[in-house]
Order: sequence, then C-alpha cells, then structure tokens
Amino acid sequence: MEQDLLCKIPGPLLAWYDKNARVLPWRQDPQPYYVWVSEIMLQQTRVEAVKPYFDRFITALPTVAALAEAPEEQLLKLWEGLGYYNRVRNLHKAAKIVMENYHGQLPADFETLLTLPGIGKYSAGAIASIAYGIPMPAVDGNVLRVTARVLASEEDITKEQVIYDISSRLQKILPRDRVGDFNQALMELGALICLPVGKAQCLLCPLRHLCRGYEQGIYMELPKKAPKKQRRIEDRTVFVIISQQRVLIAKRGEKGLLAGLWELPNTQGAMDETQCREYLFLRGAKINKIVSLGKAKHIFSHVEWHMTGYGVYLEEENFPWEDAVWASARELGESYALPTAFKAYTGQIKKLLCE
DNA sequence: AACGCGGGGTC
DNA sequence: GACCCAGCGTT
Repeated sequence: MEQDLLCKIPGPLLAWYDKNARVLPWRQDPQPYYVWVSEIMLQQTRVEAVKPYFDRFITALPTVAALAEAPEEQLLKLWEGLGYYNRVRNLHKAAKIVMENYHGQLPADFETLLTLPGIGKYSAGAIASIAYGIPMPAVDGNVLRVTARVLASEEDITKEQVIYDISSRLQKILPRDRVGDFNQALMELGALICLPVGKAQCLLCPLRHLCRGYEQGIYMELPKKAPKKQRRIEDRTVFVIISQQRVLIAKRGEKGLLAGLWELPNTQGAMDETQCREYLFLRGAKINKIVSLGKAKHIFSHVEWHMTGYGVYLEEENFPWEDAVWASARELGESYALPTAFKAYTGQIKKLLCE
C-alpha cells in the first residue's frame, strides 16, 4: 500500500487545534467520569445542545457513585428534552456495574469499556483516548466526513467496512503523546470547518494543502451516504385532562419510543370533538367541557406525529387511565419528565387551569 | 446488515 | 421540506 495520506494530518491538525479548540465544560477537567457523561450526551447530539445538560447533570450527580444511586426518575428528568432516552438508562446500568465490578473507577481499558452498556466502539475509543491517553481511534460522523474528503473517497461511510478501514488507518498514525487531542481535533475540524453539505470552510482549513477532495473539486459531494428510510406518519389525539386544578399524565412503557417518560394521555387517530367526547365517555369520563387545542406536529427520526389536541374538564378525578396520575402544574415542571413532543399542549396547561 | 431510537439547527 | 448531527443496542 502507498504511504498513507492520513499520516500527514497530525502536524497541521494539532497546530490548528491548539489555536482553535473550543472551551468546553468537559474539556476543562477531563476526568474519566466527565468524559464519559459528555460522550454519552454527545452521541448524535450537537455540542451546543449538550452544554447546559452536562453542567446540570454533573452538578446534580458529581460522581459515579451518585449516578449509580440516583433514582431513574431523577435521571430522566435531567435528560428531559435531550432525546434518545435509552442513553441515560444505559448510563445508569453502567454506573452500577462500575461501582460493583470496578471499585467505582471507570475501567482504563478499551475492551472493558466496550462491555459497558451504552459504550460502543466510538465512545470506548473517545473515553480511552481522552481520559486515559490510550492510543485508540474515535471514529464518529465528523471523522468519517473529514477523512472521506481528505482521501476523496466515494465509499458509503455508513458501511461498517469503511468505518473499520478508517479506524485501523487512524490507529497507525495516532501521535502517541497526544492521542486524546488528536481524536478531538479531528472531530473539532469536522464540527467547525469541514462542515456537512455545502458549508465546508476550505479556505480556513489546515488540511487544505493535502486534501484530495479539495484538490479534485469534489469535496462538496462527499461523503457519500446511503439514503435514509422514509418516515411514517401517525395521527394521534392528545388530551389535556383537567380536574381539581390538576392534569392527568401517564407513564409510558419501558420499551420503545420515549420509554419510561411521562406523557399526556393520547390515542390513535385524529378525532373531532364529537368522536373525542364519545371515546372518553365510553372510558368512563364525566365530562364538563371540551375545548379544542388545535393541531400540532412533532418529527422524530423515524416517525412523524400529527396531533389533534383537546382540553377536557372532568367533574371528578375518578377516571381510569392506565398508569396515570394527577399532577399539579408545579409537579409537572419539577418532578415528571415529559418529552418535547407534547410541548404544543403542555404549553397551554397554565392557561387551561385558569378557566 | 437493517432498523428503532429525539430533538434541534440549517438551508 | 430535506439533511445532518461526538452512535448504540437489537434483531
């Protein structure tokens, strides 16, 4: 094989990183627990979105021990709005394992990190290199985009083989004295300069002189990715059910979409007010009044909810709904984790309670 | 290898 | 609208 083009990256990349690295909360003091929490939060999530969540999480749960002992309700509340809620459930499981099997110390070993729930190849490499200086690559979407462009590679970067190939080539060229910085620098370049789809800032790029994608004028077409599956649309009718100045909320199941979070009672289909009244009556509701709350849309990665909302005033709190509890407005804000999907309706609760 | 799993930013 | 993002676990 020819001398790997990638081996020319570290020098100029690290020089650039030394001048341009962002100041990030988990970078100030890269102790293993902080790096771990940040890497889990950063999975498929932008730095700017993570920042406030990270600070709040670390303040509430400063150590692995505190995390392991925290009730799941508190964890979901701290994660509320960040998405991919299985991440925090896995983080919790892993913290318990770390307490029981590793004396509360996050293992300083790539293969062992890989066995912990929520830690895959990328995260194991990131934690090992950043927290412990272990020479393992951390190949995420940024790294794949940067390397595909530098190499002018038209391979589909979602293929496992491509990720494996880039990983092994990067491992060979990791500067042994700065492995964590190198991995972060590659990602930082992807996040600040080598931006996706037509936003690349090549004139500011420290790798421009060796980038074949730039040289050949094809960087804007890279990286190649297989098209994503189309989202399906789901119609749902959402109820803000009120009685005695409290709102009915229900706990979702332990598996699937928004697992373990609380939600406004809702059901399949887009009902009009008459259907809505009929449906609730058949379930045993004694309805005082129904008001329309309008339509709302929420887009998940794989499904789109088209919601029709109603405010429903009951004569009494006696109304059977599976896994439901009555909550005051204050409790709703402080104690229960509700997904963003219901924001259009939860935002109207205060007003509805005044009527 | 394909799929389910959030939410927000950008053009 | 479409695309993308410091991915992982399940099937």
